Amino acid sequence: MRADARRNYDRIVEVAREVFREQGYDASLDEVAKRAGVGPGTLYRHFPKRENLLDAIMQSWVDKVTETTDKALTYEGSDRDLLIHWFEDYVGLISQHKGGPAKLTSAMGDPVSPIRTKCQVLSESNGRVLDELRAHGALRDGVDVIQVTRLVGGVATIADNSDLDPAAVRPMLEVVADGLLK
Amino acid sequence: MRADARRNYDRIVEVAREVFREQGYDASLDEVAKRAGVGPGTLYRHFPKRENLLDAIMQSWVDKVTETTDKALTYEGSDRDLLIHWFEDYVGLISQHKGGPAKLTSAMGDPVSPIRTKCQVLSESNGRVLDELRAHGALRDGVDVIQVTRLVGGVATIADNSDLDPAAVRPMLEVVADGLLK
DNA sequence: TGCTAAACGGAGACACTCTCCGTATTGTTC
DNA sequence: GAACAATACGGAGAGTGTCTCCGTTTAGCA
Repeated sequence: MRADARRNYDRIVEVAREVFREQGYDASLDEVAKRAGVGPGTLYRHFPKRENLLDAIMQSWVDKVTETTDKALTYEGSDRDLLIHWFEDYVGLISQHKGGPAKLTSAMGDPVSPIRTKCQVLSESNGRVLDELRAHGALRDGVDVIQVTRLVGGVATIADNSDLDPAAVRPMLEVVADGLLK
Repeated sequence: MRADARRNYDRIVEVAREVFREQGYDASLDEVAKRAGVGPGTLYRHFPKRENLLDAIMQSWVDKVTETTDKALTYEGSDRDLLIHWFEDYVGLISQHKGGPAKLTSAMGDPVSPIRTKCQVLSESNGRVLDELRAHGALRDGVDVIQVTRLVGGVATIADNSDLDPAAVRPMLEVVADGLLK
C-alpha cells in the first residue's frame, strides 16, 4: 500500500470513529469523507461497504475485549455475580456506538459478514466465561455459546434502541443469568 | 373525512401492508404512494411519519393479539410450557414484517411514540399471561412486565435481524422462561 | 529526472424523504 | 342543479445521502 493511501486510510478510520460515536452508525459517509479531507471516491475505494469501515474501527477494541474477559474471569464472588458482571461488561463493549449491538449481533451467524472476525472474538470471549462456569458445574445442560451471545446481544440491542440506562438493563441480564445457571 | 380522502387512506394502508411485508419496514414510501396511485403529498398528509402508517397497518392485528392471548391462557400443561408457548406466539405476532420487532420493542418505553397504543396492547397481553402465572405462584419475585416485554422483544429483534428460524429461537425463549420462573 | 502504476477526489447519476402550492373534487346551500 | 367554500389531491422540486466514473495528481522506482 502506497504511503498516501495508508495515510488516508488511517485518517478516515480515525475520523469515522469520532463521527460514529457522535452520530451513530447511520452517520453520512460523505460527511466522514469531508471531515477526513478526502473525496467520497477515496472513502468508498478503501471501504466499499459501510460495514468494512465499521470493521476497521472495531479493530482497536478487540484487544480491549479479551482484556475485559481476562478481568471478568478473575472475579471473586458467586458464579451468578460473575456472569452478571460479565454480561454488563459485554453489553458495554458492543454498545460503543449507536446501532452497534444490532449490527454485531445479527452478523453473528453470517459466515460472509465483513465484521465476522469481530463476532468471533466476541463469541470466543463469551465462550471462555461460559467454560469457566461449566467447569464449576454451575451451568445448565445444553447451553450454547452462540445462543447466549445472541440473547445478551438482544438485550444490548433494545437497550441501545431505547436508550436504557444500565440500571434498567441489569434486571434483564439477571433473568438471562438465572435462566442459564443451575 | 371526505369520501375521496377515506378511499385513498384505505388504499394506502392496504398497499403499504403488502409492500412492507415484501420489502420490510424500510421500503420506500414514494413506492407505496405510486403503487396506491396517489401522489407522495397525499401519503404524507395522511401519515406524516412512517410510524403513523405502521400504526394504521397494525390496527387490524390488535384483535388477533388479544385473541392469541386468550388462547394461550387456556393452555393445558405446565407453567413453563405455557410461558414458552406464549413467548413463541408473541414473537410471531411482532415479527409480521421486517424491522417490526425492533420498532415495536424500542417504542415500548416512549410515551409519545405514534405506535404507543400498539405497544400498550402488547404489554397488556404480556401482563395478562404473567398475572396468570403469578396467581399460580410460579413467578419469581420482582418480575416486571415491561422488562419481560423488552427481553422477549430483544429475542424477536435479533431473530428478525438474523433470519433465525423458530427452532433457533426456542432455546433462547426457554432460557428467558427459566430465568423468570421459580 | 522521467515514467508508470497507484491513488486521488469531485462532478454527477440515482434514490429517498418530505413540502409547497396550484388544481381538482366534494358536498352543502339555496 | 348551480354556485361556492372547504377539503383534498398530486407532482414538481429542494434537501440529503449513496456510490461511481474518470480525468488528474502523486509516489516511488529505475
